[in-house]
Amino acid sequence: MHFLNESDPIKPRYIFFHVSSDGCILFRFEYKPKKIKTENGKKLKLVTLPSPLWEEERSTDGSKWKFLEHKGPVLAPPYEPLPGHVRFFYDGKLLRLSAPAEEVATFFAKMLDHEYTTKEMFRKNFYKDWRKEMTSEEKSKITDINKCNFTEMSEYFKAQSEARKQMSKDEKLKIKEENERILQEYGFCVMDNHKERIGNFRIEPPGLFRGRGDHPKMGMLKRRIRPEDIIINCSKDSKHPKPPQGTRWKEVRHDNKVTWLVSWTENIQGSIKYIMLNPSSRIKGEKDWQKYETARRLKKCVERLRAQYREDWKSKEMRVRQRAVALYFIDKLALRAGNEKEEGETADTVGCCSLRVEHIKLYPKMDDQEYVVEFDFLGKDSIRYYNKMPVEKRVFKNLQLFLENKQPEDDLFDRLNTSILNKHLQELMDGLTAKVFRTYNASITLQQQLKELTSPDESIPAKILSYNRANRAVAILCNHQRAAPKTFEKSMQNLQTKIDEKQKQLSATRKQLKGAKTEHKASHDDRSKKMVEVKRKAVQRTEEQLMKLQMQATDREENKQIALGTSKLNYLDPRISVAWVKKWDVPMEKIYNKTQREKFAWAIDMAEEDYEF
DNA sequence: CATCCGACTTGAAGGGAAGTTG
DNA sequence: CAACTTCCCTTCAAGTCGGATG
Repeated sequence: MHFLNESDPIKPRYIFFHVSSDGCILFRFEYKPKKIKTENGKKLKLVTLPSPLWEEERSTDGSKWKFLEHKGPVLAPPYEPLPGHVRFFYDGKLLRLSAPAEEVATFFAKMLDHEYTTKEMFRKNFYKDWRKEMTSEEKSKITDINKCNFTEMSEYFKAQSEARKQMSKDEKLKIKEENERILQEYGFCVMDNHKERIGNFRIEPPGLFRGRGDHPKMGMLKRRIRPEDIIINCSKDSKHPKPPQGTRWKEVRHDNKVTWLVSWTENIQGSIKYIMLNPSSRIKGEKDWQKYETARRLKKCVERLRAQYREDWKSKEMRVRQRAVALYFIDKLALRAGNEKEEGETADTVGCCSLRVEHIKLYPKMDDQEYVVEFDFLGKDSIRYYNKMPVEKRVFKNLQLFLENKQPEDDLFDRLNTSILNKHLQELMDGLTAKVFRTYNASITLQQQLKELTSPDESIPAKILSYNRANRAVAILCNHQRAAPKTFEKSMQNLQTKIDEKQKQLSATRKQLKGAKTEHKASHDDRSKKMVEVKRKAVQRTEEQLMKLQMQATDREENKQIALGTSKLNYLDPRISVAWVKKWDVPMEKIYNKTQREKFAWAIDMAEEDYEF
């Protein structure tokens, strides 16, 4: 969706208008071409100007919008008491629960099949919060969670979900239509001159908190959010959303320095939750673009910074050495910054600055390598990071120094935290923080890998495999793991069966081709000649199908425990992919699905096949 | 400074819609 | 067309980072 204008015949400038889904021009990019595409198809060389010009003016005072109107959040549906025939037993005896106690009990019952409910911590936290909802009578009767029998409730919910699956087409359609209606009513807002999709317009329903990993608060009751808990943010001159009959919002404010529409404070960690816009919105897209521009600026000076931190390994000051080694890890291994966390409030996970002595092991010699560092720790979401890396002697010696006289639970970088590190980075480059390295290294790796892996004459499926492999290299760098799908082995087997069948089919078709050729040699008539052609085509088609299947199998096998989504969505400059797709005539839908195309609309508009990150 | 808080990005998982197959 | 598989989207937890506070 862009127009190409030649505004000045002598010094041409190419102007791209990005048009939003509601038909408005959102912003404008200007390109100053170095080389112009010639008649014989020579490449058009374009260079982006340092700062793109926005069609709509952006203020400099930090305000994010001028006008904001929305319908407010969709609240969680009220609790519906269980039908009378669904019973709860305590110590083998029937016990009728009060509605509040029953509601919390159903949260537990719904999770009965999940491993969570067997964990001591989960049960303990749940039980403690559940008691708070009980009447005094219930409290005196129910004294041991192990004597509670939730099975009838659990069975009831399973039956309910089964019934939902068995619904008729009509009923399903009705629900779909109702959801669509709610989406149309609450799922959009007007920000400045645009109708924008809202990301999450539903308030999180009450339930039991499920932390990741070994979370000290797992099982606690996440309470129901009432209108009185909710802060609305919109512009003064907009139609304010109405709270439900007989209720009121906690507050209606008009703060255009922030992008959120609705917020409330959650009761588990006391943190604030927000309703914000969808990634396809102008405000998110602009920010995303900015992020990649910062990473590209890092590209220009990264060698300088690397030389700098290598120099700092020799510093007289301990804090400088620690900072330099940490930065080396962040750069080389794409580690996260690693903020401090409040002990006992969350799972025990670390990032670079919060690494502890117990998380690394030093091996002066390992197999045929020298100075090997072994990392083993739980990172974000309690995902294990395990890696062995040979480092330079100087880094190794520094690490030995940092470890001196320390206990396993002591900080590796005791003179460093993310605030110090980021302040230092800010001085080295405007806008530079630890996470920019992750973005930069991810994107540059994709670009390099695509260059390396794509061969010009391979088929489209082979190109897609190459793309996924490049993507995979990034996911591995960023340690984006997933649990192998439960049905992995089976689905692999199924695919193998298909391949075997295709193989058989191929040899059969080849035999037929041979037969047709023989026949043609004997008869030399048109009919048999045609037959040879038909069979030849059939062989070719089958070969292609077989190859496609084999590519799929390889891709799936290599992807068993790797998650590509996160890097694709958050770390890879989409313009690299767009350029690649355009260069090799790969259909965009093979790389980006609908949602992704919406999110990256700006990049699809902007990037040509020679885009360089 | 250290700590807390607020805003925003990044993350894996679950569930359901859509596509495929027997 | 039911059953199964795949893929997408939503959900909500868990990070990062900057600024206020004392």
